[in-house]
Amino acid sequence: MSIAAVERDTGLSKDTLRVWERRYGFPVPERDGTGERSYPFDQVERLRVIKRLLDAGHRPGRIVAMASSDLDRLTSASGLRVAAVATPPDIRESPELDGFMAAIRQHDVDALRHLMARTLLRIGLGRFVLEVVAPLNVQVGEAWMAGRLEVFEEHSYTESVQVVLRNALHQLPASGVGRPRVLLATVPGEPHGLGLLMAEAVLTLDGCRCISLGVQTPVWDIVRAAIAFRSDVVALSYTGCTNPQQTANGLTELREKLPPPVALWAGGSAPVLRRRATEGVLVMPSLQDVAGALVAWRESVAAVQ
Amino acid sequence: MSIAAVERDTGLSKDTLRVWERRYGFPVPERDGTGERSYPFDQVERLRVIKRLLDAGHRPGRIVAMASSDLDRLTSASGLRVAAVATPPDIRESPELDGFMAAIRQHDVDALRHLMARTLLRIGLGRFVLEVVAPLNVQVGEAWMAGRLEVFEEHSYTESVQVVLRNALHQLPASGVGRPRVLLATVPGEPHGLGLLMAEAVLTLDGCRCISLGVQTPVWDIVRAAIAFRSDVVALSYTGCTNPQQTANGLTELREKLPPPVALWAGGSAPVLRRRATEGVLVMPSLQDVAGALVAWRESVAAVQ
DNA sequence: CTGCACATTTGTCTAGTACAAAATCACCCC
DNA sequence: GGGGTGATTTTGTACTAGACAAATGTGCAG
Repeated sequence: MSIAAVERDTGLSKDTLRVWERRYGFPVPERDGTGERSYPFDQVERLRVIKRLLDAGHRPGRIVAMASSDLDRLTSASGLRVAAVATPPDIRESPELDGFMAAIRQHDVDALRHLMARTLLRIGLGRFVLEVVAPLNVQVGEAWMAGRLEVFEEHSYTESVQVVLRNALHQLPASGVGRPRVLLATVPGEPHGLGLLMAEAVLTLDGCRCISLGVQTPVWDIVRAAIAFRSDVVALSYTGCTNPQQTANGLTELREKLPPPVALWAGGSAPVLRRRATEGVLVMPSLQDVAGALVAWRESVAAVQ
Repeated sequence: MSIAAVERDTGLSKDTLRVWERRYGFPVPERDGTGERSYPFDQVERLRVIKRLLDAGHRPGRIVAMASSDLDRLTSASGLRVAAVATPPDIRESPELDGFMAAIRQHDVDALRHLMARTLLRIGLGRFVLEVVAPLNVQVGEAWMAGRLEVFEEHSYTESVQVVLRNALHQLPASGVGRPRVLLATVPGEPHGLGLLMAEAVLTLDGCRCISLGVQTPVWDIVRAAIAFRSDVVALSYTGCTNPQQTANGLTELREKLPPPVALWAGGSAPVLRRRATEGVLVMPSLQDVAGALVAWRESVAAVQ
């Protein structure tokens, strides 16, 4: 695999790959006929694990040069930690989730969707998102990191969740007049739209008027959209795969350019959101916090009037 | 704007940006306190136009050093050419499309979706995809390139089309047994999923059993998915924003690794598909060709049995 | 335990060079 | 004039090696 292919697949820049080789002695790609780096499959695999651990808060100096076996130990350890933070224990152990995981593993798309649709009807959209989809995402991510799930199984799962959520959303009576008017988006560099859809579900349920721009909208265009759509709130979703520095810069820039009355909410599993706070940005570690934020927003609006 | 930000926003690699500066004298970024490149907004804007012209088949040596006014002339000229190829004239001039464009420009998401839903019901899903969505995509892309449409307006449009199409797809009776079984995906580097959804609609209408992996699935995982889902056909979608070389390499690699009985179809507006043919890959310049390909596939299967 | 100064880590930038693949051009033959 | 063939130019991406700022960690005094 060429250095460009590794960059695409792992999310580690060419510069980083070369400088790691120099500093930590890993990865050590072979060279092809023209002297260019050629990465063996297993090293790319290990790089993916390292990237994931980095996203979970580890530091390169400690883990890049580690043996694979030590990495695996770390992986299961921090996997557990992540899961514990994100999921209440009574849900994490639920046999319900095992049913979903089994359908994913058996590549039975129909069964997975039917199971989801049934669960959705039984417990309602709000609880479905918070108590099933959110913990399931964590579990799927963790299983993938531990090598117990293939990439395509994760993709297929994500697609199914999107289908189910989009369908449910479509059946909600679209009240064109709800408040606040929320603009949903992710910034360039963040390709995952599932979090956006989950947020849209929770917000719409709570009476908001949601407009989504989808993924990877440039900061400047988010600002223009917020003005054009007369949005009250701009809500952004971040997963761990984003560059922490660009995340922080993007939020600061957005806050500067956005009209002051427009609130800025940032949610998702990116660790940088929790580490660094930005003035004027409301961080929501979990979708559970959305309800509270909405109450606060509505109260503050009522107080002004 | 830093060089990294420009890379993200334009899709031109840092290496390319630096080498253009030396070779063609454009872009000419300012330098910040530490001697690092800082690109003014208008140059980034012009780079975006250049990228789009490159995707349409122009060559850097001719256009990178061009004045903005000349670029604009080229843009409208080649925009017309692209539109003419993709759309029959009787549809391109249809007043219907103007209604959609007006709704997009007025930021009236509800009106756009209602108009789409109504048109969909009137002419049916198949004609809606082929005769409305496809030419509308071209028109939106062209309007954006010519500066008549904002990025966020394009994003909002794309989101609306997805909502409408996904909803229509969901209402199709999912026949779990249709043939061929088609696996839909895009390779890493191709972030646009709309083409996939349009293909899924056309294929499902024609009795196929579709499973989508969504965007940016690594080649190796597409192969494993095709085996796991026992797919008869793998269908990939490419837009102009992909790197031509990686597109060609990816297709060759996929064809090598895929079991020979599995057909490989590639569609979309990427020019490289038309320029270079790959052995064992069926290229479909337009969604109109899908029906013919399906007939051929079914005949060949019937002949073998 | 907190706050502050200092040291280390780490990603990204810089410069200039090199080269292979692709596109284009020049040429010749039919 | 059309069409293949080899030479030439174009073009993106790879390489090395060095530098530095921001983030992070450490030690120490209060």
